[in-house]
Amino acid sequence: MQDVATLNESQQKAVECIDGPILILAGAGSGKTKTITARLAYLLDQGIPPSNTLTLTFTNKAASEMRERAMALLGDHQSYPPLLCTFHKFGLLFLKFHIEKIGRKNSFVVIDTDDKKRILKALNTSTELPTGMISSEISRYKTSLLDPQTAWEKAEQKHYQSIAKIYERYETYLQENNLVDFDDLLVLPYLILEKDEALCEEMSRRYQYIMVDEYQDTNELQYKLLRKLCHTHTNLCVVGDDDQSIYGWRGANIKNILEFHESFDDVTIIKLEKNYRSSAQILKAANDLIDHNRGRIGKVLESTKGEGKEIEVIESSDENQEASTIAKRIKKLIASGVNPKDIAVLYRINALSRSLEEGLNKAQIPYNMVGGVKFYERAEVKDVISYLRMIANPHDDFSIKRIINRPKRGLGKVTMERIFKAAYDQRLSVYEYIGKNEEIIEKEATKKAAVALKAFVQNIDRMREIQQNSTYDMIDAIEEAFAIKSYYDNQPDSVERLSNIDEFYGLFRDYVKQNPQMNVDDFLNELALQSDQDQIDSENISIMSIHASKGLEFEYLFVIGLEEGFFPLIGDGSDIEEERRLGYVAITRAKKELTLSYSSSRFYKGRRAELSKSRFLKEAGVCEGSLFFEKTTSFKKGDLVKHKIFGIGRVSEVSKVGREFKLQINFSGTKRDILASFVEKI
DNA sequence: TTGTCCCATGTTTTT
DNA sequence: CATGGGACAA
Repeated sequence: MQDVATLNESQQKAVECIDGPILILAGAGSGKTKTITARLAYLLDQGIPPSNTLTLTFTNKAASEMRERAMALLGDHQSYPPLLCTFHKFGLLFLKFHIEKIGRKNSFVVIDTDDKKRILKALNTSTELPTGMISSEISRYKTSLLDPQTAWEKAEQKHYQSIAKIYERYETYLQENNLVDFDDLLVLPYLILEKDEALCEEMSRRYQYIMVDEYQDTNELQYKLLRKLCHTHTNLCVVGDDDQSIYGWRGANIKNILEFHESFDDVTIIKLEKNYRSSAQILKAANDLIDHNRGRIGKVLESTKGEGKEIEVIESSDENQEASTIAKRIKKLIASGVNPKDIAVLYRINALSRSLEEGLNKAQIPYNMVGGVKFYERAEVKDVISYLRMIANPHDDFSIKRIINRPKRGLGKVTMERIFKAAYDQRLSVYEYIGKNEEIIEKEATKKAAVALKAFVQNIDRMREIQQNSTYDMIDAIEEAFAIKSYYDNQPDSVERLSNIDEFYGLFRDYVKQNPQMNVDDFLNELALQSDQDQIDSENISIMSIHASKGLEFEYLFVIGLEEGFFPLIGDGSDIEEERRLGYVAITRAKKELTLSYSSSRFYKGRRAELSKSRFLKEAGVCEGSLFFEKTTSFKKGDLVKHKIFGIGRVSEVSKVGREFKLQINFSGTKRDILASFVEKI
């Protein structure tokens, strides 16, 4: 516990206050992780058995970081490690032990958002409603513990009635295929605890001391689950920052943190307002910005670092200009000796990463993109995953659907439908149906297809046999038997896809080597819960969405795309206060230098949009006055450009008029003066 | 059945 | 722009 001495007064108070409910309001950069880990170490130091503690985090990455730090504090105090994981992982572990109590088998498989949408799309026969909307609506029902029947009764419009119908079919589908979605990882444990009072009591006695990180991003159901776990005590310590609640769209309920002191009796509230991360200038901008929000508990971060450098604002005429300016800056930083891993670029929406990536590539700056399309969500990787799922559970009709004709086995839409229908009518899984009805299959499919299907089923069986002896051997056998790679052989991006498949095989091999006692579905389930931050590598500069940057910090930070409409993003369901909190999160990731950037136009969804700078710049007080401004244009003499009316011409002169750039353009002999924003480079 | 072409459409954010 | 779905030919 050598670390306690380095804690400040409030941190120390937070660490040593171990009984009863505590709310730690931890501002950005206030040493939150340090405090939680110190508190965990302190608990264990007080003689509380590690197995009686439970610490819940938002990402796996945060969990492992804390685990490492807490173990380091404990030194050789090695015993059974304390349980430290995400809510969803906790739910998964719980269900592994207890899902049988609600009549389901514990060989269930966790599906991700993409799987969920596929299922919903197939189930949705009645409406034109977008799948995404149906998906989030169902999610809302589930986390509000509404069953399909009640959802239907409560529905006032027929849209919602159809959604409730789809919801019902979806739930049946999940049960029949023994699938579990992200919501189920919280809902099912709750339902089990609700039903089984004795178990609830047992769990609560086991987890005597509970800590929850990022509490501002928990939802209603997580709150209820916590109440269950606190059935026999109130040793619940929640840590969070209401100003950093950025997951409202995913059902996070900021009221959890705002009303924590009313939900429990005798709550101790501790505020951590000393910021150890950012320069005073950066902090001031963050404080000024968030001050425009109304629904907050209210706190002001106090700086402990020096003034620091002024925040820079870059203005560009378009996204390519923006990207190249940023790339130039980064190059300069690196040339001056800055470690690339201390640099990051953030954006509000993933679509902005494209132009940025191009700019970085052009400048030959290697980067590491966090998030975006996740590795295990790529089509080719999901194919392999589906094969693994089939091997783990051949009755998985959902997975077989994906791979039954991948690589091509000669089945078309019609044959597929026939087989699935026939299997359904006989109450058999597709796998069983094919296995048992070889002759019938020949009537339903072409001879070629029937042979291929038979081989497919036999190969699945063979893999299962090989797995009995050695999961490791099975990995090579899979590619040999199914030739999954062949499907992607002749495609345009085959090189990348094939290497992804190989990488996945590699990951799987490593997992099997390191966890010999685990089986295939453990591996699959762990994979589904992986989050973006889990795969950060630290050699290069990082680029990521602001959401993905939660909990991270960087010496040199760039935030791009500060334009009205993009950030704050305006659209349905968008909440200006949450946008502002997002801005606050972005700014407070910076330690030393912060550069904000906006562009007066952007190419988005196939059109070029004219944009004005974000109100957040003004609100943060960084836009007027003594600030450094750089207005640039990428147009230069000799460029070929295209105008909507005048057509193609060549730039003969570039000049500045006010804050805009004026181009003199030669359209086949006629020279015209035109503002740069009205033409496009070609 | 598979492949190709054309049209519509638009994820902000993710455990 | 870029991806996915539908229509249609081989």
